Amino acid sequence: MIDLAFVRANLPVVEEKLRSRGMDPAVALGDFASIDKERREAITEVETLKARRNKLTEEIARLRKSGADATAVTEETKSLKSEVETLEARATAADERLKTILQTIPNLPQDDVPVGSDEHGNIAEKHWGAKPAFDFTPRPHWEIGEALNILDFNRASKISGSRFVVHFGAGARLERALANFMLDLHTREHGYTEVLPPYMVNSKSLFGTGQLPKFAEDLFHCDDKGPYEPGNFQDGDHWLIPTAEVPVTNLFRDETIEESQLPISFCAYTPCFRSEAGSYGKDVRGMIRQHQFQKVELVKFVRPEDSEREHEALTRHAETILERLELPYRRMLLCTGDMGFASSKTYDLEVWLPGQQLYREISSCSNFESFQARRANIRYRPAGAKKSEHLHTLNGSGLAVGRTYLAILENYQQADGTIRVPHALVPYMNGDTVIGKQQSRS
RNA sequence: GGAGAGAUGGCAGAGUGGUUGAAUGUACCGCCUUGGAAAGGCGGCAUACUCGAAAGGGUAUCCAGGGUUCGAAUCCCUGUCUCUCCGCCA
Repeated sequence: MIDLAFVRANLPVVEEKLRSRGMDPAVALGDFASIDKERREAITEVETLKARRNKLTEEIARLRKSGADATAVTEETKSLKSEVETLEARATAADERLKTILQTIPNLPQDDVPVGSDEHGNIAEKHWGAKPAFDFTPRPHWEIGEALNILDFNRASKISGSRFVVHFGAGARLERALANFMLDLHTREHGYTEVLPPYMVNSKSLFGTGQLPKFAEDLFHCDDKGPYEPGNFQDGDHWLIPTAEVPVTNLFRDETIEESQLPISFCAYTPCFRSEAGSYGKDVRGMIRQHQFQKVELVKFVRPEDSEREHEALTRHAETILERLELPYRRMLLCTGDMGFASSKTYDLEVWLPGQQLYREISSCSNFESFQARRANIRYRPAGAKKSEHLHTLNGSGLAVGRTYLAILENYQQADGTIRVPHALVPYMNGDTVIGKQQSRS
């Protein structure tokens, strides 16, 4: 959520930033200025009336205590009641309207984010690694995986439906090896603390990180308590997490952290569940787009003045995984039109997939500045300061394990159909250097 | 799933309808005292919104949401969470 006071004081800037995101400020902001004014006027009126009421009730208490008759004052207070209720309803309505506007406005892009309408406006900031050369035609991962009997899409769809996969044998171990490798690297060399959070969260958490109320249709909701109503935080509801960002960022919801504790760096390996509503017919083959995939997520809580530097560092931590695995990639600076709702600046890391002859996103590293901290009410107290402030949150995939898996299949495939194990992964594969054909299941 | 108890400021813990935003203790900050410290003494110490140039007001907040009442931390209803016991269970 962006800051109400900031919008009020910088309306032209906000409009310009929204326009750069491809939004119509008139639609997004509505009649912000007049609603804001109306809200404040209504609040002033209600509070004046309430102040009067409070004075009268005090008067009643005094009169009663001294044994005097308080009937007249009691009657006046009674008559105030409906007036207060009417005005209060107006103030609440205006407040709700303003809240709705603020909650549905995306974060404002940083000044160095390129303006663009879609992914074509993204800028490749760097390329790393040489694309592997093959003396045969490299195949896509689904063909490789099925031929080796390590991936089974048909049985997955039988037991669960479309967009699922089953791993077998050395293939299942490869997934586990990747997760362990990533967690070890981030905890031992990059200073992250490993977290194992719940895989289900409540609505408040999803509001905190920005998935709700706007993106409910992308999530799996587990409770049969009727449809989700924006603004209605049903207590006790459960949603499957779409990313570990949600539980981990919300660890500090409604908390104030001492400045000396910052920065706080967490990494978490979790499954991620996404409904993929609206992506029918897209990436239907292979394990690019699944309802469930595993991911190692990096999350940081930092001082505002450190967030840009920390964003670069976090992105480097994700890149390091790709480099240790010797997977060619490029870093994309996302343009205004391609950034996520809560982000002020995002780098996507895209890995080269020779089987498909294209780059695919394998990590997304974002600086949310105070956007999530404001929604989730996460604060820190600057040393010596009286008032606490919202801190900055960041996160990035480090990496999406499923996509790393398929990148290895495609980049490390050999003419005989087997997979060479990247050097960094050999210790995590019981010393095996090759993944060969597994026992047939059919 | 059944039965019961509870949720108050950083922490502990009073408060069962009326100057209670909330006693008291403790922690924390400042000052006094000291060669320095401890102990002791004095003072300060929630958040959000809103009015105001500021000083300083006002409103709301005692888990959350409703209700009763002139007035609710206190009474009633619903929900959430925590604890105890029983059942079930990895």
